[in-house]
Amino acid sequence: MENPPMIGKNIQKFRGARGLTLNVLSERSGVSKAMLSQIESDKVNPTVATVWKIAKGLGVELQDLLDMETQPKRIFSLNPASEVTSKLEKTKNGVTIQILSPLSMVEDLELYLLTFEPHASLPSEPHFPGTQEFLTVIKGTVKVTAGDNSAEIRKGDFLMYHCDVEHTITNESAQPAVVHMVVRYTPDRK
Amino acid sequence: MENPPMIGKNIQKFRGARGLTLNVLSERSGVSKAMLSQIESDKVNPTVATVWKIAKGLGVELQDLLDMETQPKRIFSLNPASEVTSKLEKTKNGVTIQILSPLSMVEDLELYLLTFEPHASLPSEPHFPGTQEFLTVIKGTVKVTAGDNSAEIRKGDFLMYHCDVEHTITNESAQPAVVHMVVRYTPDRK
DNA sequence: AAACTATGTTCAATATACTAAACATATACG
DNA sequence: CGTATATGTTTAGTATATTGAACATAGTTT
Repeated sequence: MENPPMIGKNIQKFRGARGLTLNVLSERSGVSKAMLSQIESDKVNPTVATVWKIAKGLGVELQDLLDMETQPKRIFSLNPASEVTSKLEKTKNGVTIQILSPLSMVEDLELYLLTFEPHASLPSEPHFPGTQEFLTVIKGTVKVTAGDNSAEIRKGDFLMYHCDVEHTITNESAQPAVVHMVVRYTPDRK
Repeated sequence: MENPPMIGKNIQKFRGARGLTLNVLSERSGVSKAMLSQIESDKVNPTVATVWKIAKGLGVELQDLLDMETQPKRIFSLNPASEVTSKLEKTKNGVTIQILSPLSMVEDLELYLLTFEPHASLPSEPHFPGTQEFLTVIKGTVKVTAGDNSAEIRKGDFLMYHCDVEHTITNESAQPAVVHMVVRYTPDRK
């Protein structure tokens, strides 16, 4: 960031996405309608406490309002050119799946970056027996269910599980979530 | 966060770590000494723009000052209890290495969370031939050198490289960095 | 000890964030 | 059409964030 963040557009975006009016957001956040209007048009330099109240009223984290436009995620390799990395990116039902690992490693070891919109879910069929998944939560909170077991993990947490059963990753919260996933296929096919 | 962030302690921590006086930070940030004093003792609710100036003066990101105490990173497993996950954590030369993967997977597939203090570096000897490392930058910017090649990657970026040569990950910036690392040993020992 | 320097705190003045109420504009409704 | 409702903007007043200067305190120097 070269300049102080202009958060007006961010707030407007979240408020619009939720279909909230200034009056409603004012009630929910405890910030006056007039102030909201001025902040959204960047006419004032709001206080941290005020922006925090607005974030709570919108159901997002303070960070989400302060972030400038998110930088594009880049994929690099120091390996010989033969091993090309992929830039595939699919979005389905509010879940964006970005494949980090090269195509040559498919069904061996795969790395993904998963971005969940609020209340988005990613269900998966059982994989080959012995397959495992390793999750590291980068942002937000998600709930993971694999067979009969489930766990709720949040930013910074790590979770591993066998995924040769039906398994689902769900973002039950009203805030976006980002998860790093490693899939390891049939590790012990000795 | 249940309450608006109290950022006084955070600023004091960074300022102390850099050995800066209020006067010096005032000059660097363009925020008056009086204001800095009051913010550090949480007597006022500073403006976002003001906190941003202070962050720039300290050479950190706005986020670093707003973060409350970072939650402890937890490690979970949905697998049978036989597969125990580790909680090992080593700090050396400003780099904290947290092993995420269980000990049973050592020298097969290993997952780490690396936290770099400003200007900290993690050099490594060559691993077995064919070994590869996969990095995803979670926070900040790091420079990776493997043999003759090198690249600078930032938050959100992904990088893979063969690490059967000497390789180093360095945080050259004045801000902390966090990197997710996957090490895959000898993938093609067919 | 007195005088000087360096650091952080408080004070009085000013700029501005923030609020409640009035205003503008549009759409629905009789 | 006129009235009512719903939305966002502007206005005037108040609370407070911010500042330069004075103050307090401790450590050094002579």
